[in-house]
Amino acid sequence: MEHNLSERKRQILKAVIDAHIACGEPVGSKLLAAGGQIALSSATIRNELAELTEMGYLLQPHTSAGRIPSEQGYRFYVDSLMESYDRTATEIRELNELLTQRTRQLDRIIDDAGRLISTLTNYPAIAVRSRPRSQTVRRFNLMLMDPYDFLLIMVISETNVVTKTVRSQFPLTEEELRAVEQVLNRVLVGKEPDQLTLSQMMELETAMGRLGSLMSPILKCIYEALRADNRSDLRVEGVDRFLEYPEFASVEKLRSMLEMLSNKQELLEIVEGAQGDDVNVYIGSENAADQSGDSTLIFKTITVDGRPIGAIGVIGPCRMDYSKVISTVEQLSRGIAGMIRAQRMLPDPGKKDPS
Amino acid sequence: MEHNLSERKRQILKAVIDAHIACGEPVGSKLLAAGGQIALSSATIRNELAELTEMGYLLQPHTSAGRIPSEQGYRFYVDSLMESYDRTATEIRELNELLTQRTRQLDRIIDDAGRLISTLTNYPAIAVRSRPRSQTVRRFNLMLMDPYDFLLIMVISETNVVTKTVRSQFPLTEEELRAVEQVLNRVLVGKEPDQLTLSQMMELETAMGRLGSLMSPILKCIYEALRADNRSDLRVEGVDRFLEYPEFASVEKLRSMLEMLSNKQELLEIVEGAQGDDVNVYIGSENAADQSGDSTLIFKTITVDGRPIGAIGVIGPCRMDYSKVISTVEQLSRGIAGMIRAQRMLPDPGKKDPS
DNA sequence: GATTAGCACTCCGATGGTTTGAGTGCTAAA
DNA sequence: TTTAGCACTCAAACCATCGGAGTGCTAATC
Repeated sequence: MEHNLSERKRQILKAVIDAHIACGEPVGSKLLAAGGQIALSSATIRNELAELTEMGYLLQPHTSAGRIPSEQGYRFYVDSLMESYDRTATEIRELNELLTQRTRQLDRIIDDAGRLISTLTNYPAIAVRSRPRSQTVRRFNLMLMDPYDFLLIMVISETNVVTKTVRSQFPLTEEELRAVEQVLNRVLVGKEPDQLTLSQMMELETAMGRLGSLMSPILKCIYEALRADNRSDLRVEGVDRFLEYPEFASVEKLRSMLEMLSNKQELLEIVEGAQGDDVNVYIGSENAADQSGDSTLIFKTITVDGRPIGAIGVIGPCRMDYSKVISTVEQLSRGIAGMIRAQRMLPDPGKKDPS
Repeated sequence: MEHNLSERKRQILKAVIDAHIACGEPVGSKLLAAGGQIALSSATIRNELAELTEMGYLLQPHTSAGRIPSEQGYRFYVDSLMESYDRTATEIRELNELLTQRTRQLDRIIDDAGRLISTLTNYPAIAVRSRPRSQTVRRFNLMLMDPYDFLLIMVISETNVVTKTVRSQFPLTEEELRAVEQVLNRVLVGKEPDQLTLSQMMELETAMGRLGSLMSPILKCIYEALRADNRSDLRVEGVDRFLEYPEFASVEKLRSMLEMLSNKQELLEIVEGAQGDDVNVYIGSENAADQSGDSTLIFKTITVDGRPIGAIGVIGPCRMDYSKVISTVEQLSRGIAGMIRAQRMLPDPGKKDPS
């Protein structure tokens, strides 16, 4: 970080950014002088502004306009200038209410969190549910429903159990099912789909004799349980909030925002690629998903027991209420993680689709 | 429907609407005369246009502009004038490819269908997953994981099995678990949450003696499995496609579209309220979700074995390529239903969230 | 030397008048 | 009944003007 900024420059820079964040307009020397924050004449402030512009912290849309923060300016603000956000009593209450209200719908909690954070911050929000990368079945359990159908229950982790219905072409007895169950538990427990070769599969099938034909649908189910559904999932909430910010009040800007948000793949890569337990802040062109460089992306991974289970965040103009958003994202993701941990509930990474 | 339209008027009306759908501009008499479709001079056409305007089928944005179809005009077009859409060979191939490609991800098929239909029609799409209204557990099954945790498996239907993890405060034996299982199967099978009174619950709890304290978390799980997750779910795909239509090229129009799409509750009500196995077409103000009356909503319920399991549809300008959209929605929803039926796979109406 | 008042300058954006052209309605001729 | 012709209308594009906010620079002041 550049620390060759005089205290006065820092003050002025902060005042400019605060004012710009608040009103969205370029801010001029007169406004700052009148604001009371800075006990200097507009002329002096002008000189400082000129220097800050020179140094790259501020931009001038055109000669006779005020200054707006540059990306570098925002960056410096976020890293060094910003004050921590004082949540109002009402906000704290709301946050808590919303966190506790949701206990019932834990499964959807990340989706809900997206909605929630969009409401709290008034920016469009993203909510990501991460899928675990690679896993194995810890235990198989079969359950006969009727002679032709049985339930294949796969315990993947304490908190992730996938159930599928398998249909047999001939009637099955309880004993036969137990036999299959045993084979599955003996051979397939702890195996990743990649580790299983064709020859092993064929072997398995012949070893089971008459029941061999069950193997193929079962393997398909296992594959699906472990793999196919492991796509991560990104949801966007509250796009319409873009409209509240004049910087997106042109169709062109809106287009680039909407296009960015529909490019879920890229967003996912960014979010899942980000490590660390901090709030990530990508300002302007730092946000690779947005070609236009006019938006800021803020998000935080939700981590439970060291495993990332998802992420929530916010997308808005570069002129974002950073301290509020950062603190909200931070608190909410912690809140969710804590809640999940406390209740020993992990959102289920795979839905069942019995087949 | 009004049938007091001369054949010539019908032709002209159709030509106007076709042209308007194609280009989006108001269409004038000259254009129609030049188009070759109609072998009349512009003056004659003008007279007919004036009459059609008088009758309410066409509108004039201002005195010296061409005509655009009114809602009544579109309605008449959809009901009587429109030709059925001839899908090109390429489109047919794509449709089939996409339908077969997806077999693996059946669980997500409706979400995928939304994306798909948005791509095919080039309009924003909605995808609804309906949740069954009320159901009961058909069978309980408990599975001991370790002395303190067991799996509560609830078979709700052949295709809907919900699994939750329950934690006990004291160690459990296999036999105790069997006992609980028996009680559950005897008392709670076939019971809707509404039918269960507090006194019955207390009775249950005391009847189980030492294991009574398990009842409360178990009941909570049951409630969640049957109820809490029964919300329907609506997804929107491809909002950015609005930008391709000049009628939404103003920020104001975009705002009203985005606001409509974020009001998922209302959309859901409309979609779930619509009965019948036909494609539903709500033109302009017929689409109650859109205050502005500038959009058309087209959707169709996906029905498998008489049960609606979801819906897919499209939202776009009133000037919509009705024949293409209607045929696409129709085909795709049938395709999906057929696929689900064929594979005996019903998307799971409830995800598990082990607790 | 730092700060401030004053002033000329720049440039965006709003305002308003003019022009252009597409499309109309009407009338008169075919 | 259809068509050609013409005067009329009105939105949209164009353009020139003007005001004002904000600047940079200079000279005066603390």
